[in-house]
Amino acid sequence: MTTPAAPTNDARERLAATASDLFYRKGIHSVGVDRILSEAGMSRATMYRHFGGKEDLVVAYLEGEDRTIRSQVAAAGGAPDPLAAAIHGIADDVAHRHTRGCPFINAAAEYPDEASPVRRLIATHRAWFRGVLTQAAAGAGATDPERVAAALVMLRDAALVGGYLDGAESIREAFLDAASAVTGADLA
Amino acid sequence: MTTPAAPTNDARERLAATASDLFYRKGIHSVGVDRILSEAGMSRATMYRHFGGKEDLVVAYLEGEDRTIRSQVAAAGGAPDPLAAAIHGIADDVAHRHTRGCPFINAAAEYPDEASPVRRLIATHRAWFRGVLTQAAAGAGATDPERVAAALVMLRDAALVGGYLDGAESIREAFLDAASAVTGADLA
DNA sequence: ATCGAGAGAGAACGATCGTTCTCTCTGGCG
DNA sequence: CGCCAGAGAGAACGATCGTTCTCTCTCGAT
Repeated sequence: MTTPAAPTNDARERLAATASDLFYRKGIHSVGVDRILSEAGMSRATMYRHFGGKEDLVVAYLEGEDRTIRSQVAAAGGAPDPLAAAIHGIADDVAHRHTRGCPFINAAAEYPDEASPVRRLIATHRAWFRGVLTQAAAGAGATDPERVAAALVMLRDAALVGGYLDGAESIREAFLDAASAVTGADLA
Repeated sequence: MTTPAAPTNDARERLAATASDLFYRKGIHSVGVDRILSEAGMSRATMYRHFGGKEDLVVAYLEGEDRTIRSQVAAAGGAPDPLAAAIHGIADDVAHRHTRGCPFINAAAEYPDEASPVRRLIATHRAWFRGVLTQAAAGAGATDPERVAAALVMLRDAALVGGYLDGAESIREAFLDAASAVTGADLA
């Protein structure tokens, strides 16, 4: 077979990576396609060959975040105490990776229409995440797993927002404190 | 003295009210000045006579939110149990008023530069709010008021985000649960 | 060797962005 | 009465938005 004219997959991935980085760092409506293209070093037509438009780029950005988190959760699922692993994973994520807040929460702030593809994707992601935490809490022997999961979803949202607006270092302790209280576990 | 040619205060307030409503409901970068003006029923020059530009309108929007919350807090300060009053006030706010999330958190998602006037205003507001909660916790006899306040700030952020993205009714119980656990109080 | 499909570059599109300019009208004051 | 400072309306500005079009070049196939 050999690649026909050019693999293009390289261009697509580079485009998605550049767009994702800009969307997260600068916000979605704030960055124009011109900037994405110049930063990715490619031309307009190339982008419109791979994506239907800017919104598809936004969806790809959030799908990428979703994929990353799912793989992290899958990795944590193998730990001896999945719930504790998830909580420490969130704390590390806030401190090192998501220092500009939660990509989904930030995107939702810019997309008020809950019927839009972006908001649907966010809703799906959140429902999945809540489900995973419910299972983990049940596995840890919680008497009311859904209640624990609901509290942890709240605390994760708060940790990401607080880490962004108040500083990651000031939120870590409060987050781990509250998470211990909710799960009954002792989290260093 | 009597008003010179026209009070104009009416125009200014109507403009600020219209802009605030649109910014909150639709997001900031999504609404153009044309829409604000047409919805407020006035002309461009009138706006630029009262505000230096769109960003001043954004600042006025957040200042208005700040003022509203401060007066609500002042009112709650007179209650027999200020801390409990604040918590119930937050729960009601999420359920009835701020169903599109927290204006400050949403605005911060669109303003990555922490040196910008918008972000400075947000930081000031959050610092003030944290201080008020610390005082309230101390007044309620908490052994570690700052820790209680930090937890409540987190829970308020989470309640507003969760109320927006997951529905106000599904977040109320979790919020009151967690708040009781943190404060040690029994919040119906 | 010739062709055609696919990928890329860049000019150009209309629409809208935030902002400025020009003009008219009103109302208090000499 | 004449006047002018202030408020408002609306046309127009350049810049940028997201999108489409046209052209070139490179490939594999015939």
